[in-house]
Amino acid sequence: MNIVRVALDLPLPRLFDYLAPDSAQSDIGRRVIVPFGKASRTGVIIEVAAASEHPDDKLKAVTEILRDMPALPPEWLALCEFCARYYQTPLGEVTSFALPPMLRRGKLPRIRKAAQKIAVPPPTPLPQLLASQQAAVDAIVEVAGFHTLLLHGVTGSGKTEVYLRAIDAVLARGGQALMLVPEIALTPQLEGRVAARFPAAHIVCANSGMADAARARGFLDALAGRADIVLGTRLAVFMPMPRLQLIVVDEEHDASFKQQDGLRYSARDVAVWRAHQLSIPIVLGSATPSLETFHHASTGRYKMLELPERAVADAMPVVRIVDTRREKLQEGLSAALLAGLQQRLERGEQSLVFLNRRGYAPVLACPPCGWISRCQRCAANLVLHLADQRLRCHHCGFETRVPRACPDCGNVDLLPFGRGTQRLETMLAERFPEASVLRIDRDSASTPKKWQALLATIHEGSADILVGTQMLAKGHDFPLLTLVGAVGADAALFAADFRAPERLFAQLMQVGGRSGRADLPGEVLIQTEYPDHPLYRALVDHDYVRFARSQLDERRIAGFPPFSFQAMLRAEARSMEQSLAFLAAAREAATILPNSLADAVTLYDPVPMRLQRLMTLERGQLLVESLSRPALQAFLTAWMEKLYALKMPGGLRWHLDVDPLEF
DNA sequence: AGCACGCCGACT
DNA sequence: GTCGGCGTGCTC
Repeated sequence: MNIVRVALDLPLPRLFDYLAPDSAQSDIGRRVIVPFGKASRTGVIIEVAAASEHPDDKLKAVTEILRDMPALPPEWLALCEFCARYYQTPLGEVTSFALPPMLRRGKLPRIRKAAQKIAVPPPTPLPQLLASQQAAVDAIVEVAGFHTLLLHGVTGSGKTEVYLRAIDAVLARGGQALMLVPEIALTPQLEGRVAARFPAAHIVCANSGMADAARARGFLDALAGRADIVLGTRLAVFMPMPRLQLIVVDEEHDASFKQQDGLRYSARDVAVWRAHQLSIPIVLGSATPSLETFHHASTGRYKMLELPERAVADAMPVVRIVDTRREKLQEGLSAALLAGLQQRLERGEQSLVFLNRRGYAPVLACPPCGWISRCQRCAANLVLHLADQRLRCHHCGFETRVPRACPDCGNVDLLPFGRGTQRLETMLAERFPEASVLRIDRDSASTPKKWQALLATIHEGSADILVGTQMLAKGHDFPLLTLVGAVGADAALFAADFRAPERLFAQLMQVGGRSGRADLPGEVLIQTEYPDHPLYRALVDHDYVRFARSQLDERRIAGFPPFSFQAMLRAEARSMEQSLAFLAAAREAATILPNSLADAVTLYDPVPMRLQRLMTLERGQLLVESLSRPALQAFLTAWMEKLYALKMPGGLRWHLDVDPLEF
């Protein structure tokens, strides 16, 4: 009696057995349609067995085994099984997530018309490599088997050229290469460059912005081995690639490699596991590696490859600290920064003022009575957007018109407090009436089309002063930009999140690296009330390593990652009491586990999350920590079983986040 | 997650 | 006397 064991997209940590008389071992990895309850579902066959542990009379027969595409290979299933285990997620949810939506639903894309042969352009001469680049390429190419290499190179040091040479070597050997980048916005740009470099190669993109059919076709091309190079965002780490020989993770420190909902995986970490599974090299590239990665490189577990100098500009930008303690600022800008802007204006060069806060002001207030603009659904302030006269919650999207008068006392003199990009834009436009001021944030670049238009404006040089958020920090070259001013950075210095300094350093390094990439020298001005802070001093010296070491020392003393391993249990419910009560019960449930499991972990007290209420739900969290990753894993596996069995009040939802980034 | 069953309150 | 609230339990 043939039985197939099927992974279904359900929040249940087990497989479901079905009768399948015509099944064979070769059906492992095939999609299958099965009756489930009174509905029909599509799943993936994980095992084919002779018998089931489930009572035979309760078994239903499969509706259909889909044999219209190649079965998903064992390595792909093993990758999903690893994610299911490591992130404590049911296997069916993982396989479902890892498949493109169309294939997940049991459908196939229409056959594409034969790809028209593009005339191969004459090869352009390759750029001359710096010695450090050549050394990095050699080191990657000569790796046999699994090895993680950290390519540490400042902005403009030519990391991409190193990736391309390494990929070239892989293609020459008949292998496939996988390259992950943080953001969708960066893939078209990169695709152009890769396509120009490898005109004969079949390149496939994978990101969540693609049309269903295109994404499914790309998946099938990769699975069949037709694709030579796969480029994509974090979800591309799940692309099946039978001849995969190299993985590249660009900007590996970027937080967007960690998914923040559903399957909370880190594409970078999964990629490292995958490279290990396949015994192939993986390159992690960054100017500011995550401290986890840097730590591994320092201990010799990863191989460090350094690109110390810029390949495309003569010198690094000069970074200067502007001490604002003694100065009366004009709308938040120092005399030094204003003078710098004036000077660039006179020279016909571009400037950028970086402020990582959009809107006009973070809050609107009524000083006489104490009213402030608060979101009804979240524990957060409504941000004033003067441009369209709205108050907006940046967490849940709630918005209203700006009130004419205070809703509590009727006072008409409401005051904006604090500063956002809109306010800076307004101020700069008044202060430099002859200049063209351009604001770039999620409000002004809300669609890809608008974003492209803004980029075009910047490139043709008709914008003099850019005001923008972190959107500007990533990936784009601005040839005319010679001055970057960072405003309001101090807020991140003393944030409660222990990763805040790491993020701030990376962000300032990245945004500073936008300046002076052509033959014009760049300058970075950082306004701060803490001019002697080691983070800023390290930026002045362009000394990532010193910063990273000091941060690692602090983490070691505090027992934070990478010196410990964490998981976060989060709960949300109508009331905070319910959320915390669930977490307390979860903590209690851990005490009935064997001491061998529980002794190796620390469970902290349940506490409200920092953004306590979101969309009217009250949220709490419980941190679990261990000095050993295997011990944490073993504990979580046993604990999750208890958690599934806990009784929950209606409306309560919970999830576990392994290796959480946000606190 | 869905979807059933099931036992208590306010409506035609 | 029924409609429907969501607590509990099950899905191969």
